[in-house]
Amino acid sequence: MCGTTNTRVHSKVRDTLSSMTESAQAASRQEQKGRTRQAILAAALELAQRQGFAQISLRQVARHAGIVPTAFYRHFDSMDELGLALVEQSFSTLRRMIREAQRDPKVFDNIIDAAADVLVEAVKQSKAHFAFVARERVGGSEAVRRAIRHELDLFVSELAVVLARLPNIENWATEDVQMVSRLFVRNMVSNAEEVVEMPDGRPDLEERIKDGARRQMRLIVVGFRDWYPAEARSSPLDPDAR
Amino acid sequence: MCGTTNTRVHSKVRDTLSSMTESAQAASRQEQKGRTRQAILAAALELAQRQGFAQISLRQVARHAGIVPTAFYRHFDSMDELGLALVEQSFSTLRRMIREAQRDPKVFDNIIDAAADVLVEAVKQSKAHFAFVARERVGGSEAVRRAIRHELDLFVSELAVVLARLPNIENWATEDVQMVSRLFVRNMVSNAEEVVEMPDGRPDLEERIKDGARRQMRLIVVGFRDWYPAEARSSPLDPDAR
DNA sequence: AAGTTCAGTGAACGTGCGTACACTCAAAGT
DNA sequence: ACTTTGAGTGTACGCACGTTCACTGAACTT
Repeated sequence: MCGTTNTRVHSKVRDTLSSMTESAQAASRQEQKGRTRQAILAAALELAQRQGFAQISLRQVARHAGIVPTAFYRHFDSMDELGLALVEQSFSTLRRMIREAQRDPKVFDNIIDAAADVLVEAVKQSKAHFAFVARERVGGSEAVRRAIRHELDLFVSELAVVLARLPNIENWATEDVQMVSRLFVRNMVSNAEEVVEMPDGRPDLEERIKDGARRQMRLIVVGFRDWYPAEARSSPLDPDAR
Repeated sequence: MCGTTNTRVHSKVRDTLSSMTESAQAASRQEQKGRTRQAILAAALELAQRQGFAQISLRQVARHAGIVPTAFYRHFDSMDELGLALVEQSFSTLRRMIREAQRDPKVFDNIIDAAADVLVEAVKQSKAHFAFVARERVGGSEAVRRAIRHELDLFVSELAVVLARLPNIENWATEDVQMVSRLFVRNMVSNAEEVVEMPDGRPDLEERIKDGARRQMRLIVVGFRDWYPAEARSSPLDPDAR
């Protein structure tokens, strides 16, 4: 009665992903499993963008990923676990970008513009992940919220280390560096929110947001410079603060 | 078969609210209706604090308000309308507080500390409303999100008017005042988020947050002062900036 | 005193949900 | 060649949901 041909029926995300790997057909078991897992993650991410992760259902995700609801459990124990996986994925993307940017010598010349560039570029490239983090940071389930908060705290500390290495900052009090870092990250989150909420076909606004982010970072830095009035005049932090 | 004694059965919020008005029993029809409406709003607000407004159901709200699901429709056409009513309520509270604070002569001496005081006091007094706004600003339904965004924009403009009247700011460019105002409001939202996410029995953290808010506002102001370097030295904005 | 209004009731409906269960059938292991 | 494994299937369940409908009875209007 049942017993359909199984593998590769109607599917949205899964087919797309499969066709991306040109030499596709050699589907070793775990490769295929990984692919379906990615399909689930992608489906959840896309659906979450419209309605928020907390209000999408397991069945919706499964439908969008091209699998039957019960198959979901082969990959995640619950929607909460899916959410945590998405948090992890989002931050690993973000961290990779920061690490790459760190190699760029431009950072030493002009942190602010570099940071603004990285921010806008990163958000543009993986908008969905940023949207996810921005939204679920306050709107998600307890577990997801906690995970994001933790990751953001880690990120603040990492950025503080980077900042502390810059000339003219190395003699700041650690807690002040930490505070600047926290403000930068907060600023990043705010601007990510703005990009996310941005009407779809208006890339002109992007430049405005980027400019705003730059000005705000400069503001933070100028404010802080006043706390270290003596030597911090020609810091790389504000090469041309108007 | 049915025909129970109606009015005043088991109820959570409704009984509480009723007993608040000492001379209660004279329940004129519209008074009673208003009371139930408030009960619904209060129930929704409380439930939204735990799980987020978007994931609570009409039936949950009705249950918590002590009415039957269908009675809900006597007051709101849908959950979305309830959400909009909550937005309105939240901002009217906020606006009242700002208006009161504006009469306080302290504002002229020291805006920053005054603002920090108002912020913390306001958040403490109506935590639930702030929590609602902070959460639903990004996590809510399309309609609710838009409404909050609009109210916040209005609020930024209002605050800008207040700021523009202060000595030494009156000659700033309007758009700069607007930007300071926007940063202040953004700061307010961020701190509200923090208070909201604060573990319940830790009022000691409150003071830390308040202090952080103060420092951040000072930062904004000090940064801006550098853009108007000539005369703005002893502005009320930063009477004692360390 | 008789009639109208309407906030709140309770039963009933269709729908989508999470999850349990027994299943298939190709890849992986022997 | 054979078993074993396990990703994906299809059915079936109980439950909470939003919404409909005809209703009751106290507060009001006349």
